[in-house]
Amino acid sequence: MMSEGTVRPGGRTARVREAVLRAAGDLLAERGFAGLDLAEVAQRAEVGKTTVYRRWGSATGLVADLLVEMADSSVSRTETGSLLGDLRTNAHLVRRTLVDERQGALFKAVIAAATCDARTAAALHAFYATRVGEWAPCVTAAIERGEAPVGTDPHEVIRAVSAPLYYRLLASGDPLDEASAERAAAAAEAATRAGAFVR
Amino acid sequence: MMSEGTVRPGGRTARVREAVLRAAGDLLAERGFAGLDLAEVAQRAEVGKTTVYRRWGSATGLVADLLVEMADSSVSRTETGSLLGDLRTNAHLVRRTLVDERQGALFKAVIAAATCDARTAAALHAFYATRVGEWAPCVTAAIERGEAPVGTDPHEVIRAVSAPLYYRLLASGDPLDEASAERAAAAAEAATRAGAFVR
DNA sequence: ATCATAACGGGACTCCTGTTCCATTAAGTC
DNA sequence: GACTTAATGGAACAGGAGTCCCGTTATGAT
Repeated sequence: MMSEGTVRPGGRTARVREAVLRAAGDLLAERGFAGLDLAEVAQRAEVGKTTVYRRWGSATGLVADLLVEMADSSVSRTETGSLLGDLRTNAHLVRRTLVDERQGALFKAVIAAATCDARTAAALHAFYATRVGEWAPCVTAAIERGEAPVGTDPHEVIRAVSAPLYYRLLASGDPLDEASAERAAAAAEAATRAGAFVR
Repeated sequence: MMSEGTVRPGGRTARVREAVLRAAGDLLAERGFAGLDLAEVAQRAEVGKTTVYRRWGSATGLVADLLVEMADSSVSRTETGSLLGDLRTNAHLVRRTLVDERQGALFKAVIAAATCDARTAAALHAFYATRVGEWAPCVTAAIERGEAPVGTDPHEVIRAVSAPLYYRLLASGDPLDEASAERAAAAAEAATRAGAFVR
């Protein structure tokens, strides 16, 4: 994790952070969390090994900072006008991310790192809170349109779309094909209409 | 992973395997995958360090063998007579497992290990295929009773129950309270009735 | 009971991760 | 542009993970 009181954040410090996080992301995507060697990160980032150890301390610390960076980079979101349409868009977006060679491996690695360290876990949870929060409004709108019962928890609906896809990625290993994204969206929508997510 | 052609599996070899897997499980639950030190495993199992390295080779190899052991130990399953009842039983069983101090940490660690190694991932997938397969019959029975549409994929229904719970454990960090298990079962049942899991 | 050898155990050895020390570079200030 | 010092980089160092060698133990076969 970055130290809090950085006195000289400009110029070089920022460049070093960018280069190191980029190298760390590449390496995580290529070899997974167990294969994250800080010395190699330093070499790829063309930065002194000492710098990496001093600023981030450990592999989990580096991943935690990477997650802060990932949470900051927001993606734009479109509205289709129907709950099912929005959930399908979300499901396919998540699926494409997880299927992507680099992104999918990166997510796996980051989640693995979070299971090993409390701080990294906190950063991961914050990341997902941000992402889920970005999509929640489309459920709120659906409630207002009468497509979902009053009292439905918007966050729970969004999580319900992602959950089956992550389960496949991390646990069961079943293929993350387009049909799985369609089912995830359809199931979440059906459960929502049935009131399964009413608080 | 165990070497295939074991010529003398009896007596000592079996005792060593049992002691090592037990120690590995304990250590994984206590410190997570990143903290799995094979030398310490050997010490706790009162076994030579060389033996652990020779037979399992690496941390991921050890976890893979542990997963084989976990898949072999089956849990009995009761039938309540209704789809929702069976799914609720399943959801609460999974929740209790993941919330349990030792078991929950162990599952996290095992999943982390699987993201780092193809063989370990294969063992994990086999483990879940076994577990899901054990519960699928209750969905088949529900279809025969007319509680679910013909053509519903039983495996998909069972996975849909677990998925939100694992998502909370690994990604979002939201609490795994009893309400979350209820919602998981209710959502899966509603989606099933709506035909979201028809092939 | 005897034998061949699979499997284990201890200790030495190697290599690599992570730390420490100090010289060098450049950010921020005047 | 000169100055202070935060931040970086290189090199030497220490500690531990993983390997190798070879003697010892105990399994399974006769």
